[in-house]
Amino acid sequence: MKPRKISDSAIRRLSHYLRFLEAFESEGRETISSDDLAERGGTTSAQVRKDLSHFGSFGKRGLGYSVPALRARLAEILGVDRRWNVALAGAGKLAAALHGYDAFRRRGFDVVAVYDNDPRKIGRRWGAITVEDVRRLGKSVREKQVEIGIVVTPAESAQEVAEAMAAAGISAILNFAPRKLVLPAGVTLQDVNLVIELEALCFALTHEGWEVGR
Amino acid sequence: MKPRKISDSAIRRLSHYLRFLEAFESEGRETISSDDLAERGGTTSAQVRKDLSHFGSFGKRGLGYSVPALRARLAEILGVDRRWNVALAGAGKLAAALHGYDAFRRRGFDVVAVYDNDPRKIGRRWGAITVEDVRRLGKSVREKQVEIGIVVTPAESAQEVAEAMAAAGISAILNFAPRKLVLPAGVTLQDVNLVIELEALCFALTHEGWEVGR
DNA sequence: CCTAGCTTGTGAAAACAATCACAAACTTTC
DNA sequence: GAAAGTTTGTGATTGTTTTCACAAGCTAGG
Repeated sequence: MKPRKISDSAIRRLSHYLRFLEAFESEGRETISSDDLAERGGTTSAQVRKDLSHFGSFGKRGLGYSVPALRARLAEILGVDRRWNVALAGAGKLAAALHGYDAFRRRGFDVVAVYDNDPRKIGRRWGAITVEDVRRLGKSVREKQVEIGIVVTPAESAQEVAEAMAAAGISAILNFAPRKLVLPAGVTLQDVNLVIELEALCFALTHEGWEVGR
Repeated sequence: MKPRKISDSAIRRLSHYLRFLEAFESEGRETISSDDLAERGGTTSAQVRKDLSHFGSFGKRGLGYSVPALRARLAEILGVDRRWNVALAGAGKLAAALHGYDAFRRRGFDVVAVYDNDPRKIGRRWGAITVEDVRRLGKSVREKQVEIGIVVTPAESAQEVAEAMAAAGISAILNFAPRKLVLPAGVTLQDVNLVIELEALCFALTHEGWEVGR
């Protein structure tokens, strides 16, 4: 459990493993080998074992891993053995989709606030929450103890609103706006750029002969 | 222009460069150095030049790159110098958000069809298009010459609907369902898993001491 | 036309990530 | 309880991506 370093892709694989383990657990399976886990996730057993070895040894040689134990440990490692308060900045269609996205709630992510700058949207009820004026963001984030921010504003407002989030003490931001955000060190940023995803597909369509690595 | 191989991350960087170049072009800038491009994109100038070198040499030593020429060439390389027909499988909130997502249209992606299996949704108008029965997918895809499919169904239906898309001749699929899709060789798949994005953020929040590599 | 100043394109080196391969440790079978 | 069969955990190896560093090529200014 020594190295304090891990690749982004390894973390994403852990996330996958957790999902598979939950499925196996609900099927009542007791143990699982790295091989089985790998097959489900499209990797190799060595990869699975390397990924897990970053955090300790959880398996039994000759037997494999205890499904419930590894599931619990992985949830703990990923930090999803608790619930998280999430705020959406931007009350557009994408925000509405994320607000209603059941997979978030099931995984422990509760949308507790939505902000916008459009007077026609402010005050609207979204289920149990009310769309708030983005100028109240700082105060509201502190009141509601928001820990994760999701930026779903147009590109123009993204930087400003992300800064407000960071200033309010949010240190993890998921950004859907197609813009490079510059944030203070200590704030973790993940970008989801849907246009880039489509363009990567186009590249593959356009360059049939090319091999696109990993 | 020899090597027929490129990494996924390089393609994504090209996509970024294209966005920056468009911004620079609309500012009326004539030329740009790899250094300036890199700064905007958070990489290094060497990386920019390596990425571009996969496809030829477009710069002038001592001067840099012509902004309009490189923009045009990059659009061509990525395959976005034309428009693409896109279909959505699943008529939920996420689909609605993507259907209304202006950045797609601006970048040349036209949503020309939406499919669902819910009789209450089938027949509804979504702007200029009508939600169709997913059983008509094969026929409709061919009629409308759909080239890219986006899967926004619940996890249970994702595999089935993706197979139908592949069978109808679609060879590029963007999958939002949290499920590993198995598709025939020749079909390019990109996954967007929003839960994994949030979990990666949680990991960072939970493991402050850890360095998460790239 | 020559020199000074940039900036590209690219081999070579370094860093990083995935895979291999095998000893060690456990289970099962007889 | 010994032998055969599994499966882990990990050092060593291989492969890939990023960074370095510099010659070559261009511009500009006298």
